[in-house]
Amino acid sequence: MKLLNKINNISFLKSYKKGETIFLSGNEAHGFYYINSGEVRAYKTDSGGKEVEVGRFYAEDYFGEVILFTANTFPVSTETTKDSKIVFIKKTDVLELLKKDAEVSKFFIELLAFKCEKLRKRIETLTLKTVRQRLAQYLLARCGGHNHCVVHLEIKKSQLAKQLGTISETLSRNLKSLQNEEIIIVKKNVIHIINCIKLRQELNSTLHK
Amino acid sequence: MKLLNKINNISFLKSYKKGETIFLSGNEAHGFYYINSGEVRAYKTDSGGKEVEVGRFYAEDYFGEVILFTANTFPVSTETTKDSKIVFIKKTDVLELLKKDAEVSKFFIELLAFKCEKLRKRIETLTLKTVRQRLAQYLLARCGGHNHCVVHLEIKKSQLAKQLGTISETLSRNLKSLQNEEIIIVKKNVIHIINCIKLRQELNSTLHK
DNA sequence: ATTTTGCCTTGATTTGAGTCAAAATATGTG
DNA sequence: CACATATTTTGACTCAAATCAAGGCAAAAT
Repeated sequence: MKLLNKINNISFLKSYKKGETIFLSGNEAHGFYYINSGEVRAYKTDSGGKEVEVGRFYAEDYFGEVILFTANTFPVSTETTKDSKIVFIKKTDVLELLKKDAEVSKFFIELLAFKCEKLRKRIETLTLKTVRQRLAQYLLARCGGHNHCVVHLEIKKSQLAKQLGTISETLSRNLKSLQNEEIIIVKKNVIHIINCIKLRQELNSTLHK
Repeated sequence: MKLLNKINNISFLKSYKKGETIFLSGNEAHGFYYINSGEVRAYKTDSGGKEVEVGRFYAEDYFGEVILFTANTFPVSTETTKDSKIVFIKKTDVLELLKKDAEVSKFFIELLAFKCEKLRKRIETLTLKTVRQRLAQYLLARCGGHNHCVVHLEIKKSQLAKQLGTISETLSRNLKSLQNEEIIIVKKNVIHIINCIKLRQELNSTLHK
């Protein structure tokens, strides 16, 4: 979703290096963010030190907007996974604008509804699929469904593992078994999908929880 | 969240028996719902027949409101898990009201933000915890954290299993092991928590994914 | 050219949890 | 009450995936 023009006037652009923390869970929330370019991951760390990836955001995505209307502190932590240019939008300014302008209200309603959908889909992904299926889903989403297509992994495999809610060892094994079954061919960071039909069948297989 | 008065005029009350389907995934969405009394579960069925519980709603909850602003069909299915009185609110009427009334906009923004938070929490629950931990979380949320407290299960254990994202056998075994470790005592549908501290430690244990 | 570092893969092992089947218990109905 | 039906528990088994521990490999640094 493009950055709303009316918000443009009350926003500040900042550049981040890859791996920089934008905010931590529990930090006071003075505003929210919009990604011009780059990539951001949202995660939460438990007291045992383990972390869950809650979501991932790309160019033209907003994040942190929920805090405008609910809590005053961020419920998750975020960090860049690439060099990024990110817009900060101050909370008080937006709330001011909201009161006056119906168009801004409409914008936020759509934004929040869209986010709900995104979260709901993530719940489905996380609960309905094995790692193998989540991987299949990830690959299919990126090859458009054509046979003999090529997927370039733009991120490290360990990062991909986190996105899929698993660890790198398990991802590695799953990539290998798909290769052994002649469904894909893995060459470093490039994955050739040579049997798209079979890969799609994986998604519908009942052989899982 | 209470039913907004302004919406009251454009809504219709209907009674449902326990176990009735309200709508199915893919059904055209002409409106959304508010629960006066009872309980509703939202779930999705995959092509293999397996289902995931996406959420559960209680008195004073809204559900299906996301479709006002995104898709025209419901992304999930819903059914009552108790006898329920549910209000239906027609989509076109609300959209009409939204244009005219800033207060209604504000209401929906808060509603959607609240739903985002709910969904995010569910993602955390589903990914960060083992069944044992999810069960511990469920029990702790209901005992308020006091020692020697009692939790009355208002629902069937098989229903609880679904809420926790597992099956009744696994729930049964987990209840038993917590009992063997003298953390809880299970008497039919009543669970006595006799070691609240230990139960809380379960949530922070690193001995899991 | 060699060492270091980061990332990925492989192997062995363990474990949590789902499946299937059967038994036990609870609930409801005439 | 006795029968029938639902629900829960238990046991044996299987499996996906996490953990632990080595190795391998390639790019960067020395």
